[in-house]
Amino acid sequence: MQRDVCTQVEEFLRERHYKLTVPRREVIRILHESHTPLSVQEVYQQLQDIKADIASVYRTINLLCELGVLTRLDFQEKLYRYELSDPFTPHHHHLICKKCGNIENVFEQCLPAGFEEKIRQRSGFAIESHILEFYGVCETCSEQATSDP
Amino acid sequence: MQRDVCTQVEEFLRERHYKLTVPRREVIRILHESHTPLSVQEVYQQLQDIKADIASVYRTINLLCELGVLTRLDFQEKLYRYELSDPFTPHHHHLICKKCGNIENVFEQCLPAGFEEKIRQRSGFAIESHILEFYGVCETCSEQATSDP
DNA sequence: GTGGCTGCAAAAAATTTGCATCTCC
DNA sequence: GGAGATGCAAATTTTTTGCAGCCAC
Repeated sequence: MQRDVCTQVEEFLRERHYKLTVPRREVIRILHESHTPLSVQEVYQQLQDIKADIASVYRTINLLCELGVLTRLDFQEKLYRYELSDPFTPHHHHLICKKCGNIENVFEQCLPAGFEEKIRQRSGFAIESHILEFYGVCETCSEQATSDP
Repeated sequence: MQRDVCTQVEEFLRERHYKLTVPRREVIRILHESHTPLSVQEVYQQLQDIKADIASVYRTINLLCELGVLTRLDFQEKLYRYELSDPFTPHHHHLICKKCGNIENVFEQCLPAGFEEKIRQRSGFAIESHILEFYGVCETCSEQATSDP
């Protein structure tokens, strides 16, 4: 059975001699428990009882991004969203509905084998990661569009 | 021979009864002439002699994004970048070098045929567009890394 | 001629920073 | 005990907005 992801992240930080403070643990927990990527404001709002400052949320999220623990995503809203990165969550992509804004994950489908290697051969560019997001209309919204003229 | 892209965008706006003012034309021209996506600040700085306000640059860029003329991109910097979208520029993706920040275009390589259709079948999600960006180290930077220990 | 833009200035929103205090190791 | 984090408040940066005057159509 897989070890708890929060513990993994905490060990990752401990190994690098970062202190495991309450605000940091909470930010990690909130991001881990969320099924969709969260904005800074959303993380801050979910802190509730733990009275951490928004400056600490920013500092924690920036730190985790620099360390590669978090990936920052842009879904064409007026904010950034964050989620745990590849080592701490299964590799996946997103479907973003242009109508309702809902975000779904796609785990099954990724770039075909050799795709990045072909690019390296042509450009000499050594690819380490990619971001792939799909925009469209989700099933629910397209059904509504058909019934509501 | 293909008609000038700036003219195409201008006609697109005219058809929708938007006025073709000097600031709008300039923003379109600057974005069209750039080989890489630009930030709002960069567009503003390139205006130089034409003394347009940065508020107008924001308004123009926001308008063009809403109309789908521009695509907003996030390369994990602390700003957004913009470039002309699909109908006004050939479909392509980007290689972003993590070391020097350089951005290259990839025109040749895109998602294989049927990729988006497979996702639709599994999720019911009707995909209209996608964003795909690659992060890694460009040829120049990886050569430097080998020689400089 | 006039409605939609622009420039300007001011406001709002988002993010960062300085510093005294606190707390994790 | 001490380095490093936090909270708070202030500063900075980014983006939006109100409004009078201007200009593309």
